[in-house]
Amino acid sequence: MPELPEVEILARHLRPRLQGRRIREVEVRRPGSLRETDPREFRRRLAGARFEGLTRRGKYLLFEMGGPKKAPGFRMLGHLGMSGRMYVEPWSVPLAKHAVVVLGLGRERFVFEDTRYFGRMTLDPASLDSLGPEPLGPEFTVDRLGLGLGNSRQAIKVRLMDQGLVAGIGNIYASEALHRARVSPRKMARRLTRTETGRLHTAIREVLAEAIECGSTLPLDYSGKAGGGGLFYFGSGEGNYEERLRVYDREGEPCERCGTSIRKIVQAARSTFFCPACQRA
DNA sequence: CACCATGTTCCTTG
DNA sequence: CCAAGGAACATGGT
Repeated sequence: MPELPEVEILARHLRPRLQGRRIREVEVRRPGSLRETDPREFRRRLAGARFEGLTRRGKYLLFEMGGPKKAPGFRMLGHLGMSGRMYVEPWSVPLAKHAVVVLGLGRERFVFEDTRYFGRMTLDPASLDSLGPEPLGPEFTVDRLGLGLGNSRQAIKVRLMDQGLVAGIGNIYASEALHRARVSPRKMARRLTRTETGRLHTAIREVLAEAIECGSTLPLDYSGKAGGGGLFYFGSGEGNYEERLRVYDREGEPCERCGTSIRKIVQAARSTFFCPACQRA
């Protein structure tokens, strides 16, 4: 479930579980899931390294690694793609079919599982360079957003998913933010008024912040049900995830604000959901 | 069988 | 130069 809020929640859960732990084994089960990094190089650098910190940038996870002995530290990037998951589990659990990278941590292991193989791990931080500001950070101001929309003729919904404008918004939260801001997804980016840009700026922050808050206060499948304490999975499963979304995947359902039927359209080959009454063109 | 899916990147076309 | 569209990556659910 990877847009900014889901990645943030994952980072918060993994952080204490990885903090200070040393990597004893490195298994790359699918080399194609390492981008710009040769599997041998990946294994060489990670073996013996220690997890020292974990942060998030856009939809990327940034692992701060300490080298073994006096080797210099380095950063490792993770991206979940469409279907990636990361978790720490005991060795006794059967390994997931699509486990792509497995890092031995002693009595437990870190698993990067990715059924659709769109996710990546890499030691090359280059992909961070093209990211725009963090939507919840101080650099993301109304002016900055206005500047980013600038002279673009792209539909605002499509523009919002450009990670260079602001980092971390994907297909779901683009629709959600626009609905909250009462801006039509089809409106040309440059046509947004100052007022609309202001509302959108606020809506983006609220939608993302609420999603993080919602997710982080709910149990995230910290499952002891298999009788083996400590099995940790990241995933919705509870169903609460969709329930808080106002328009996404709600075609035909009444808009919570005005009762009008939610519409679905396709933009840049992705589904967009909106209320044709609240969000007039 | 067809179609759909939370993402990114590359390529072609206009 | 930009924008738009499509394909690719690969699997699984409905």
